[in-house]
Amino acid sequence: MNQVGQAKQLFALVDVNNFYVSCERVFAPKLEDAPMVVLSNNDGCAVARSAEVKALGVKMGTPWFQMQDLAKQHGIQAYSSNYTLYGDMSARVVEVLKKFTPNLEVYSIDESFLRIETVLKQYADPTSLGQTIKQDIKDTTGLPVCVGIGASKTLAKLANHLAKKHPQFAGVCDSSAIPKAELYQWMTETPVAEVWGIGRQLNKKLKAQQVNSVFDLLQISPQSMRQQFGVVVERICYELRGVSCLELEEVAPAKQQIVSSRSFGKPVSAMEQLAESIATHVARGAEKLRSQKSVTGALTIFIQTNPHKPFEPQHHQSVTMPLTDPSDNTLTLTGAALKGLQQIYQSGFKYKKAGVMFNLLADKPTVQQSLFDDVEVKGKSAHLMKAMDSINNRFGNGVIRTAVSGTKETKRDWKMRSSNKSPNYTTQWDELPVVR
DNA sequence: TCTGGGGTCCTAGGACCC
DNA sequence: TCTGGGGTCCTAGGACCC
Repeated sequence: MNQVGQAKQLFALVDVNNFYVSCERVFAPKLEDAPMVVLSNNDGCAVARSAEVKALGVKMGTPWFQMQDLAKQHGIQAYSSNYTLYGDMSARVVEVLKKFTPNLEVYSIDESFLRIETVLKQYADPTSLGQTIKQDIKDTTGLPVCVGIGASKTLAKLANHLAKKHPQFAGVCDSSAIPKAELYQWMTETPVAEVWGIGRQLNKKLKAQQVNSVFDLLQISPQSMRQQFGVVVERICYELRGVSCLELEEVAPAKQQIVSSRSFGKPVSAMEQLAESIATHVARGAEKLRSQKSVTGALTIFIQTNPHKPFEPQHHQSVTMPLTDPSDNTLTLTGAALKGLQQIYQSGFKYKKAGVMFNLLADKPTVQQSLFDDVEVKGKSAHLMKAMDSINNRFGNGVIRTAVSGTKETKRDWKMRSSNKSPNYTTQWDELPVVR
């Protein structure tokens, strides 16, 4: 029940339908209604499917080579992905949404959460606001969206799913306006795996306990879910009950890591080729570092064999090297990365993937030294010192002398310290909704 | 050296998301 | 033959300190 005089939080989730496919269609209208997919790097697998292809039962991530027969049979067209285009279209959608409310969280390239209770007075009801947003985006960008509305982010997500799946909602579903009995009916018909945050593993474990539908999960006490699965699932339970636990993140938090990695078209065994690939990823990563003005504290490189070939010898290995502000020195980074590669590389394996990861620092180091400078270690970060020791051991005396200076902590460290690790939700909301 | 509880730091790994 | 890339959060457990 809404409390009198106090507007309850209301979230809307605006999500573009089949985003990459819809972007391609905006610029090639003849593709409208054509069965089509957009493919990942190397044209490996389908990362977006049109409604027609989904109807054929093709799952997200299906390898293109596995759907050749189906493609011929139904005339499925495949497009290589064009992320520059998608990024541009995404920005246009966000611009439209900002006209409606400044309280907006850009959640992903094709999804945004909005807080709408503050702007409702100009509309007959939340649903008509949703319809207005939907039409505006269509008129401005050509993209089709669905809007889900609810008292929590999780309910807005669920409503969005209903809006996408069931035509009678006409693309906009307000879960807070559906009569209880009817909402429970929808929840009974919707598998629990559709709930935001319930992935494959949790789905399996819940099924084992006869929790099959969203409604089943709604009926379980959040406390018992916390005991079994931790705070994440507990939050989900509360959210389903309309108790908002996840706030809008209007300011995107600073990144904690930067990754650059790619699968190889063909497996790679030679050290020289891996080195070339690693060098490329270092350059890409360094470019990202500079463009977002981040400072890295450590560099991890990794190489992996093909996990889809379990009968071939497997080798997954990574090595992490602490660094001191080498953000603008790609040569230094590359040198360190290649030395690391020498340590983890083993001949005789068919490598399928290689990449580089940078851990970012929350603060600029107080002293900036190059990787090879011989300076006294006076930082307090034990893990960096430990990693440095192991590097020195492996590379022999004085080959790499890493400087660790000033006070440094990763963004993650800082977040852990400053956030409430284990929030306590009071039990006042534990009462079950009245059923039937 | 033994006893020991509580707190913090760190890492690895699992699970999830789009 | 051919199977994406880039992220986040949480937990358990060991090391270490007082």
